[in-house]
Amino acid sequence: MLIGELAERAGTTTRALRYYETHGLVRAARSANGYRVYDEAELPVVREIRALLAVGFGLDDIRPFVACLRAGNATGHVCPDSVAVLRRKLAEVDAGIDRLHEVRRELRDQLAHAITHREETCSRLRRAAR
Amino acid sequence: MLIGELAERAGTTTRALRYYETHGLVRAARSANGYRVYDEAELPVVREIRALLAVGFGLDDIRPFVACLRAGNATGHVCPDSVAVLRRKLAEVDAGIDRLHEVRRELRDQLAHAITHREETCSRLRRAAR
DNA sequence: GGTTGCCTTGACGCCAGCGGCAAGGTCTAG
DNA sequence: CTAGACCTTGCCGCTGGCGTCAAGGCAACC
Repeated sequence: MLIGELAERAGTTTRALRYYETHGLVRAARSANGYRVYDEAELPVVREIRALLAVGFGLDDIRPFVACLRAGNATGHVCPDSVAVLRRKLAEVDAGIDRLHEVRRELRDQLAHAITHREETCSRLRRAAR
Repeated sequence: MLIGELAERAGTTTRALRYYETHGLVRAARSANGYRVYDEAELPVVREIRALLAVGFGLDDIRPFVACLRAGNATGHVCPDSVAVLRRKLAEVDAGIDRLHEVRRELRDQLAHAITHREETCSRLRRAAR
């Protein structure tokens, strides 16, 4: 399988595949003319990468998942290293949710204050109009 | 007031102040020797910028707040443009929270699956040990 | 006059995951 | 023979809010 086919089947681009390779996530043999030749087993690897990226993982976080897949597991998240990353990410997501809730409270307060202020201004204007 | 003093009083750096100026957020007169000279009124402006940046606003979003302050308001969030930005940001934050909750569910599912798988593996190992 | 400490502009670096372009080699069909 | 559809490496661009020099001018004090 050449790079274009793999890209299409995995729903990504040749550029991204080469990028993953330079970062040690995807492997390719080379044919006589220098073209990258991919094993069928790289397809699930690339799909795993894409899925984790979509969830918000960085390439470094994804590495253990790829290793887990290559070790013969049906999914990449059953190995200890992957589980450790999952736990860490879960904590990060929880922290992010908390932070966003704080920001949300802040925004609501400012909005409420702005509206109150506007009503005061309006009532002042109404009083002035009489 | 020179740039170093403003930076210190506003809790930021001279680099940041010059950056805000190039992006039209902070104003400075120039003394004879070319030094930036800041009016006292720039201090609350810079503090507003810093506060909004900390909440996650971009400089473009902050511009209406600065304009609101310059228009003589005690706070930057009482003007219509600011309120519009606040509403938009609130919606963005809500969307972000929803997204993080989805990601969180995904992560919990994968973790649960990983642990289930490990227990199965362990029981297989125990059976094999007998 | 030398040192210290402020100020100036300009320009590159950073993080991350690629997109896009250049300049070229390869393979296949007509 | 040629067109077009693949492939290769390499390098710059992008987003944002600055940090970090570099190279120099100005002010004040000893």
